[in-house]
Amino acid sequence: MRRIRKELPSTVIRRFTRYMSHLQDVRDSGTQWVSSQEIADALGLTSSTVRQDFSHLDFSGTSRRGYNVRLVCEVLSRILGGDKVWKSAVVGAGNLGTALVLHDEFRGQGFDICCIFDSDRRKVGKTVGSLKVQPMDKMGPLVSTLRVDIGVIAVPPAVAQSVADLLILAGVKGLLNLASTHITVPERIGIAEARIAASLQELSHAIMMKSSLGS
Amino acid sequence: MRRIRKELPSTVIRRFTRYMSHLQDVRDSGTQWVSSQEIADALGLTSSTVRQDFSHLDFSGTSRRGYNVRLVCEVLSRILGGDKVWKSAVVGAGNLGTALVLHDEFRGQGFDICCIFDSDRRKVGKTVGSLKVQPMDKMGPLVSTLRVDIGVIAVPPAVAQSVADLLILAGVKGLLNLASTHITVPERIGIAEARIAASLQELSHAIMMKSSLGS
DNA sequence: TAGATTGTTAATCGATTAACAATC
DNA sequence: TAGATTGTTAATCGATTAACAATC
Repeated sequence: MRRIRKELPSTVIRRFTRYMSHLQDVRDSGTQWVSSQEIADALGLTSSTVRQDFSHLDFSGTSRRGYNVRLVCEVLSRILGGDKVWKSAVVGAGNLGTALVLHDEFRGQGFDICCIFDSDRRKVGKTVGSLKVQPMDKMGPLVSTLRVDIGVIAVPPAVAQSVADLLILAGVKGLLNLASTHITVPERIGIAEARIAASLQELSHAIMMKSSLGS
Repeated sequence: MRRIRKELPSTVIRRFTRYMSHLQDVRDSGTQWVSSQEIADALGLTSSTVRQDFSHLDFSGTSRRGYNVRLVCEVLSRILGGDKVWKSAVVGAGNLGTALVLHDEFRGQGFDICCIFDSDRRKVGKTVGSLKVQPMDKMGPLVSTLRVDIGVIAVPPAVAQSVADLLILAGVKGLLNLASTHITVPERIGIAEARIAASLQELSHAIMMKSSLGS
């Protein structure tokens, strides 16, 4: 159980998630060795970037053969917390929050969603998968007593920051922000974002550029 | 209607989406002027970055007052395609695909989701919002005849690339990839990604780092 | 062995920040 | 006017790519 020596750039971490997803597929297809060039081709990178990224990790490749797929998967998984189970709470029982709770993939990846909250009286008490939607005033106490690690913010932008503050107060270690607004957190709290609306806007811009530059 | 002169770095475009979301809030709060420093503070950036980013845009600020909020919103909105309506098709009627169709926010932002497809016989014919789930073999024809602009990929990783290929063949101009796998597209096709599972892994890593570095 | 591929250093490229003259 | 803030240039910082000796 080796400790990570230095903080890794977030660009590298982001690629780690992509390597992992790809290499799990490669592994499941029965392939045992893969070269940096093959990985690069599959993911639209250069082999240099792949080797540079892997140099941050705790293993070596083999000349003329490349990397042991199974080994890389293990190391990447560990660095991305694949061996941990994070208790998670979803705040906001709208379409997105509900979808997350119902989505099994996350549980399989070590995210144990154990409660969901909403401020809307009409939603409180409803069943989502195996959970009952809880009222907001239960959030602080429940998150504290269950020792929830991760808060998932799936509420309207206007209340995202205050929900974040309450979750942090209740003791979560990190937040996943799905709201389209920026959330400020203390240094000690982890944060990641996944904003579909923003991605759609980026796409919209990309399409306009392509068609205006188009041959 | 001014044309954009040069391709903008994707880092800048990504921040544009954040400026826009923030400045819309500021505008709706009734504030008329905002300085680069205020924007930077709200979004965790430096004022230098904000001014540098805005220098790519088609307007000027005013000494001693800053930027006209309403004007910046308009310019940003246009550059992100806010004045366009994109016909969109969702592929995959699982939790996530269904949530997208039901989510009104996207329609309000100019994304007109006009059809949803799934390969699962049991899901075909079901109603999602105002749409009926269509079988996969209708996808090509429907996307073509409706002249769908954007394909949203909300299918399992294993079939994501082949769905992408079919959508491109049917004439979409861009793809939003929600699957955890990499998708390769021709140069002329726009692509954006929003991968919640990857964000969760990044968060997981961040939390581990914070706690191991912890005071 | 010959040749392919790693690991790593150095070079390049791009993005962020600092600094400051211009301006209102 | 004095002073705050922009717009832009130059400096710094960081990330990607190229190159190549080491290695199997």
